[in-house]
Amino acid sequence: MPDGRRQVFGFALPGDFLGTAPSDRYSFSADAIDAVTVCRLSREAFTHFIEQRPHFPIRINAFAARELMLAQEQMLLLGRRTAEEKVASFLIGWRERLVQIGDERQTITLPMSRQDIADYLGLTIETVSRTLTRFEREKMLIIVAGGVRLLDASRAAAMAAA
Amino acid sequence: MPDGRRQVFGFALPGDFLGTAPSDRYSFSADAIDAVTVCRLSREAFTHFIEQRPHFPIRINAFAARELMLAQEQMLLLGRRTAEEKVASFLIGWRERLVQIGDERQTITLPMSRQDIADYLGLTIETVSRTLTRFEREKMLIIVAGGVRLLDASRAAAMAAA
DNA sequence: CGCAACATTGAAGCAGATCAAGGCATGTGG
DNA sequence: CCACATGCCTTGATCTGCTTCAATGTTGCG
Repeated sequence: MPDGRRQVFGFALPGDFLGTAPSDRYSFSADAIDAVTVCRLSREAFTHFIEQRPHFPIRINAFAARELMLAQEQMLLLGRRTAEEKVASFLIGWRERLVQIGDERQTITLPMSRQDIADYLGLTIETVSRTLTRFEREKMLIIVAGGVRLLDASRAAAMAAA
Repeated sequence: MPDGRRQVFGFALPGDFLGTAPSDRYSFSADAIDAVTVCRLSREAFTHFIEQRPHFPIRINAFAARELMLAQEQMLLLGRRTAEEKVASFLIGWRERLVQIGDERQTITLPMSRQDIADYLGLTIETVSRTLTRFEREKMLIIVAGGVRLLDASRAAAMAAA
């Protein structure tokens, strides 16, 4: 937003598909927080690509439905959850995605900054930091360089589900 | 949510398409707030319907992209806007949709309850009520039975855009 | 009328924001 | 290799916008 307020919609991992803004008057951008390799596709090329494959439409539809479902979960998160629930949700969700791409390490790596996390959760950087520190005090996790290590994953999951 | 917290994702108007939950473990429902006529379609029938029409995929894709864009705007609203901005945004957005379906009356009808509006904006019913009352005190609008009448639409639009 | 559902209003409380200092790495030039 | 800057992150104190709690008002309907 003009005044600096920002909403982060998501964090992409290898293999993810990022759709761009379909309208002109819509400001939406992607920033790299790490080294990135991308495969870029113009809208026309994408449309053409779809037309070539008769079986694709259903998969596209399923994909879109999934995206929309995630978006709705995020709306619930932003609108109705506490800071504690937001941070726990984020950690659990992010860990799940890391596992899906094959990162099974105990430590959850957090390559994004606290500011990025805050803007993703609709919080301030201070609240994110304080919440993580509290989780650490309560022995739910340990904050390490570049990430956190979950000690009590079930408690975190319970917070996230709530 | 189990504890009664609720997130309203949107208000449908005549002609709108409502996609349902693609997954099982996902609770999402639609409530009628008024007399309703629906055309219901099973997922299989829908898939079949798409397959019959070679030109549909592109339109589906465009539709999904639009939905996703709206969802992202809503995330920005929920995560980063004040109560005042939320209510103003809602009024302006709702009016725009009413106009699109041909309702050009000066009074913006609000068939949904304050609770519904609150759950849509991530606020409490009291905050919605107070904000509307304040708007009325500030001569931005008049609260009437079943809706509001905008007196200073440009001011409302400015708040919504912010 | 009298009840029930919804809306408004007021007072008090609190979760999270804001303001303000430090810490703690990493880098850089002398 | 040290002085110093820079970019996060953490921590503390204070503030405030929204929530919560508690009445009260309003509307519609059997």
